[in-house]
Amino acid sequence: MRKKSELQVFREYLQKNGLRYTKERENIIKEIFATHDHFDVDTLYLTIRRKGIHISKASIYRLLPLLIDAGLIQDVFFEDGHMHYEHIYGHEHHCHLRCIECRKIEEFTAPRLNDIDRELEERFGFKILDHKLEVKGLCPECREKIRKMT
Amino acid sequence: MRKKSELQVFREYLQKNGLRYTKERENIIKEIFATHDHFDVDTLYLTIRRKGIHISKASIYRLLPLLIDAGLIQDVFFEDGHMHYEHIYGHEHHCHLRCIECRKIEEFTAPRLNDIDRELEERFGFKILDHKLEVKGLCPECREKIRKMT
DNA sequence: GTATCTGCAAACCCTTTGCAATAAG
DNA sequence: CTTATTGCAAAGGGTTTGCAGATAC
Repeated sequence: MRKKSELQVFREYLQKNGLRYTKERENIIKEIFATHDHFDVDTLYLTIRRKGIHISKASIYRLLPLLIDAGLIQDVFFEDGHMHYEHIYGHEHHCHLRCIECRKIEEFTAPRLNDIDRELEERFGFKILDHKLEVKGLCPECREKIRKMT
Repeated sequence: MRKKSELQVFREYLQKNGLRYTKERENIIKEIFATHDHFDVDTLYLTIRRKGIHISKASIYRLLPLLIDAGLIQDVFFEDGHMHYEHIYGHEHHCHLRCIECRKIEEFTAPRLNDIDRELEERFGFKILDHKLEVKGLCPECREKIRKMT
């Protein structure tokens, strides 16, 4: 059976909440899902604008909470003074490995985290809803670059 | 052998970098290490002020990067529009389990993460420098509260 | 003495919001 | 028709910065 498109999912979300489907929202969502990359509001805004599509930043800022609530995107980390997001609908849950030098990001899955979640539920009595593992380091290239410098 | 105090560590850090030890910096650091709790700039500022000590927020903002660089504190998460920190000097590396309802925080250690780090080094060729696991969920009390409501 | 540090206030930047016009359902 | 959504511009709130005076070394 074919997976629902993100736009379909979003339409259903809107309907269920008495909200409306607009050209602006469609354009923003299409752009978010057009690339695999993470994004931030400013680059998303500029990318859309450069295509000649008129959009205001306010509309993006107003849309993001809806997309998060609908389970289509999530925020990944706060850096350089602003939040960074990624679309998650249709993706396997994954974690991020980031190079602190060149900022390259590798994604990986860590099944072990589920074991940790279960242990935490047992130990603290929490109901675990989400986990986020963020690993930082030096990628092979930057590692080499730094090795040569010293 | 006795562990160096955080102030000693900081003095050495300053010396090594041609920076100066001031009453203001001392007061801020003492307050940071006075409690086990996490902190944010605003509450730290108010706490110090309430003790009758005159400090400006600018001095706190200027000090934090030094403390991070010296390995005395780290930022833990961005929430409610601002960063939250904790002192790490003299503490075992730990992760955070947070209740999304009441915001309570439990700390835990996860030795398994070191295995993940090793796997990542092998798989991606990165030099791993740090990892941060943040788990969110409902604490026993909030879980119960919500169960009763529905 | 010289360079760093301080407080203050202004500047900055990301994000949110009030408003009047527009558009979805 | 009614209510949600839009763009704009202004406001908000955390953080940074320029500056002149104070202070560590």
